[in-house]
Amino acid sequence: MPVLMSPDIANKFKEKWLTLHPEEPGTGPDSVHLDDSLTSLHWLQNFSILSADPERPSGAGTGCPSSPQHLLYLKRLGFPRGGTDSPSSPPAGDTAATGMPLYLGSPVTSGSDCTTDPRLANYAQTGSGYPHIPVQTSPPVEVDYKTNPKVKPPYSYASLICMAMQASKQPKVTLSTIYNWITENFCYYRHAEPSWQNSIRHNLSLNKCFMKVPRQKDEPGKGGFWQIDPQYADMFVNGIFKRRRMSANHYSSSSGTHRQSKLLQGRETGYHGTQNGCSFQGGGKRKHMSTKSNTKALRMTKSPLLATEAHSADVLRGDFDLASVFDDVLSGNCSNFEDLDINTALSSLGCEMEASLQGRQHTAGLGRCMGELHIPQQHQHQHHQHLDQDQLLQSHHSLQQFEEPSTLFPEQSEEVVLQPWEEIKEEAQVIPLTLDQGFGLCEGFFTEMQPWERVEAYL
DNA sequence: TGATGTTTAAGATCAT
DNA sequence: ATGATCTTAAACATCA
Repeated sequence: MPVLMSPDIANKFKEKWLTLHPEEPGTGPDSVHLDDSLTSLHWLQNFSILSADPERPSGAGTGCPSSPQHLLYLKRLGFPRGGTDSPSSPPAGDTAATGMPLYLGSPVTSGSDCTTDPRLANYAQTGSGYPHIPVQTSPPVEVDYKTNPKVKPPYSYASLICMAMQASKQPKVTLSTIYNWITENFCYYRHAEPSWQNSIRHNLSLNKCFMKVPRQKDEPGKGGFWQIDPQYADMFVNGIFKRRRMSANHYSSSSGTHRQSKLLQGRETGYHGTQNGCSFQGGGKRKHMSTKSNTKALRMTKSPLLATEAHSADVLRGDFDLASVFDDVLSGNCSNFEDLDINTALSSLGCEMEASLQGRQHTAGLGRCMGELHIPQQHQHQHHQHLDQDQLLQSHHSLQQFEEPSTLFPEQSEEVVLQPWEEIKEEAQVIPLTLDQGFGLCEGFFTEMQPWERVEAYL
């Protein structure tokens, strides 16, 4: 599934792009200007989500789209997060997580000159017309979680569970399956104290996004199965897969009526805990969801700078607010650098977008996540609500086809189809979408999917 | 007996 | 400061 997971593909992309857009300023090998960081594709080669481990097969061939070899841990200067590499401090006795440098990789930059080194151009004028958007202040660094036992993956337990569920390709998984997948794919947990397994169980029990499926009487084995609760699978879609605190506007939107009722119901019980937007529950799955405004998301839409910081921080911790991404994408409040964040976040969730070069391509990831839908723009909104299963499967198939680099540039295709980002961008221009509408657009699409597909689309 | 599952509590971090 | 979110720890129950 990953598209730009390897330097090879990135190079191919670069070559293709240079072929198709020789006039593109800043993309030429000889061009040197302050905006190099935003227009050159050098970063793309550095931005390889694929693990540097040469012994492992490529992700595209493994059939495991969420394999952590695709998972990149980005850490940038200027976006610290509490001095830790994970949302929560590691156990005191966990020596594996103490004193570990966050920059484990060798920085690879497009140039050493301060005038061309994007890391030194903190606030460059972007090529997309959004001034003073901070650009890369530190090179992205790859951390191979599969082999590196010293860095705790920045993914919440709920995310890990989802990944394991998705990777299993089964509609339901056992606890041991989750354990195994995590230990196999995250070396950290192979060496960590087994208390993390308690946390996994804790998450499964209290996070109502997860549903226990009792084992049939004739099924041998111990314990039950776990799956994503279909009721809350779409909550992974509405931008709260990993984001705290949904917007009150979101809840008040028409598309969120049903969910709002659930949330209000949960609020009555008054339990304190939620995870990833899905309420923790106790005593038969207690429910609670904050209706507090997600002012963070709002801020992100107001301030590209803040948005960048927030995106970065969330990516670092494995958090990914699809809503914010949608908002940024649709509003155009993305710098190329922010696309990097989006790329990273999407990559961690298995959604890929090709190189983000200019503003119109900000929606590429959206198109990719939405399964490469080619829907007439004037009917997109209505259409997405009537997607049948076949369409979705076809979309999913199209999504998978993007593993092949050739599909990145279907220049040999006789039918020239409008690129999805162009369609969406056009619609966004003609009919400005509010954040809620963006949610609705996405929600409508995904709620038509089978629960498992909905989750899979994000993992 | 160990794995699994539930529940409670507390600490850390972040947003408001 | 406060509340929300997330992690961690622990006690306890159930079951194969």
